Amino acid sequence: MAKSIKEIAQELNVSKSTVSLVINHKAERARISKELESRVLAYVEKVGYKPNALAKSLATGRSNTIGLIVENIGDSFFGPFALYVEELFRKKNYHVLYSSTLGDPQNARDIIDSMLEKKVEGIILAPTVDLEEYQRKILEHKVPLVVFDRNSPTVETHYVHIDNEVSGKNACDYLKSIGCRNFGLVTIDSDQPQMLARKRAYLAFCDTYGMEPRILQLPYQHLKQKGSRMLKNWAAKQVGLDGLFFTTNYLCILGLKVLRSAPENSYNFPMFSFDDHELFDILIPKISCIQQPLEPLAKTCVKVLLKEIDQGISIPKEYVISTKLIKR
Amino acid sequence: MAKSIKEIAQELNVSKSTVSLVINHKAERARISKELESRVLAYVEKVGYKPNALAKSLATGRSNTIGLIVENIGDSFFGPFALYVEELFRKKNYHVLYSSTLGDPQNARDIIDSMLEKKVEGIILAPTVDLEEYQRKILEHKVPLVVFDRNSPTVETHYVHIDNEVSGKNACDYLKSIGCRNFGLVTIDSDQPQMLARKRAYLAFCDTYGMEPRILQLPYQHLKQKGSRMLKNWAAKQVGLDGLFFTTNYLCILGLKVLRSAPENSYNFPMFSFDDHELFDILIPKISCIQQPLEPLAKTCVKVLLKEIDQGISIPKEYVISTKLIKR
DNA sequence: TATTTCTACTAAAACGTATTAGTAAAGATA
DNA sequence: TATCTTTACTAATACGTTTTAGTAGAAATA
Repeated sequence: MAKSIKEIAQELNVSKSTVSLVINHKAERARISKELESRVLAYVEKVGYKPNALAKSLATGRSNTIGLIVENIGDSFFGPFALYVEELFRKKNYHVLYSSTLGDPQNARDIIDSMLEKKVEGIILAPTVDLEEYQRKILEHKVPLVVFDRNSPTVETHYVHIDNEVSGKNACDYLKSIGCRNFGLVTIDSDQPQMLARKRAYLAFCDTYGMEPRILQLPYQHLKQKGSRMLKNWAAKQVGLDGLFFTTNYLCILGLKVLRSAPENSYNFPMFSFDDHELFDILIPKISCIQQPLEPLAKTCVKVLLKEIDQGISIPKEYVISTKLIKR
Repeated sequence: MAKSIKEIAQELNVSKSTVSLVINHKAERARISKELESRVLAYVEKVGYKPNALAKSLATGRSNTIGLIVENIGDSFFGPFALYVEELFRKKNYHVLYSSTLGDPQNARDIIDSMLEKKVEGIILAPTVDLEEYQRKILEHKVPLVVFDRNSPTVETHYVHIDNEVSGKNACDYLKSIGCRNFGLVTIDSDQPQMLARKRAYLAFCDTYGMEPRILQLPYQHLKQKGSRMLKNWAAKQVGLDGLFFTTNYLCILGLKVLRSAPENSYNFPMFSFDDHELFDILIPKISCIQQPLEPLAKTCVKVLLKEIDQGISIPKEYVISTKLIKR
């Protein structure tokens, strides 16, 4: 159906080389006459010829595709982040091949393998746990890599992130400032470094002010069913609890659903979220939060990756984006 | 860096063909001896050889990639939808190349062109307006196409959607049942068929019950700034307004922000959304809505597309997924 | 006029795979 | 022993591009 460069050449009675050179704006350099150049151009336009990108990539070694690996494209952090990334790359004529790991390392490994096989020119990755080996693999393949949101401390990569520890401290200080004296932490049962950092901040706060730590770790798998029950039971047992710090927005949402919609509505204390959400400012009461600025985050990832692609792989660096505490 | 089949062959002192046949499980058919087969397999495993997917696709004509074109991957309808799609295709060993049109036909056309150039094996598309020609182009290239959410009536494609007119009628009936006698419609100023159908349902309802139609159309571009102002001004002018029917969830959210957070809080009537949102059930008052079942929607799209890919392009059909009215 | 330089192209090789037709050697048949 | 089959492979071609080295003819130089 789609014509090849060979057919175009035959129909014009010229060589494939000529057509290829003209199409790629190398006519001048190759001393193709203006006359022939415009004849080729006109014909190509007329029949709507488009080169086969696979063949082109194979020949040039450039796929014009980058891989974006997130935890869950459907969630309110990674989804909008992905949109920014896509838009930024579109401007540079790159396409984005995305995939969600859902937190499963095996998914992540499969995704990475097939992205490497498809010869992506770079990868932006929010790693799962146990992914050190595969991050090294990416680097061994000389594919530029930028890691964001969380990293794996034992492998050196460019790393774009927020300062979780400082942000977590700010969150605790804020809760204290509005009167909470016995607030707990609800987090996820994984060893993702950013979650650990948020927990560390909370523990440090407890230590400083002599507050008794109350921590609940919920399972990422089947969070909705299992997590709801666990949270309900846990909360019922806490005496004197006067606030909750959730380490992600989806945990906070779960908390709101489980605790606020309880008929007695007995949990009338402040709930604070790490990560904003588009409806947090119209809930009653409104939800204060740590806001990760998505656009700067995305911009930095893209900028760093493009630089690696254009100028070759460089020594890994860290890029820290500062967060905002939104008081509501 | 990455080894090619040629190098593998040389190192094993066999031909490229042998290696290729073994790798693709055609050893038996090609009468390669068991002994040699396992020797090749072992070596391939040992050096971690992975075929170059671009070359493979070029040779076979199969890219194992499908294109997903949505309006906005960051929003709460398309994001989770995309996750389902991705998961379903992953199981069948396909990868998803996604892109957001942001409602701009020129974006959509560029995206379609480059997906065709990359030889995707099928496309799932939520079309923008003015995209008829390009949908025909996809079909002319013999690439299977499934359109969802909205379609372009003048081009025949497989079309997966909900019944917007019936759903719209149900929404109006519901508002009537809870006592609204003068509710308005807030929609978007585009000619997307699904939006028009929702509006038609509202107008028909007005006609049936002699209710005076009050319709506000907001611009998709710069919705947040412009739309907020327009909505505020419009609402202020409506006397006796006792309810609002928003034709999308992001419009409803805008409505909630603009009207509910008004200090006077003078707009204390029911607001109804077309499309659910994860926080609608913890707002006070809760938001009732028409719920589009994402998973069946995604499953149907994927199933239909896979069938087209496997069994060849067939006569276009419509697939109607029924909605649920969620009363809260 | 013999040599060099330009002009305007093209032939050929390469990218890494899949596939089909072919082939040499061994075994079976008559 | 001459022919046919079977076994176990391989050579060659194709997929659709890019790119570099090459070339024939015209123009310029000496």
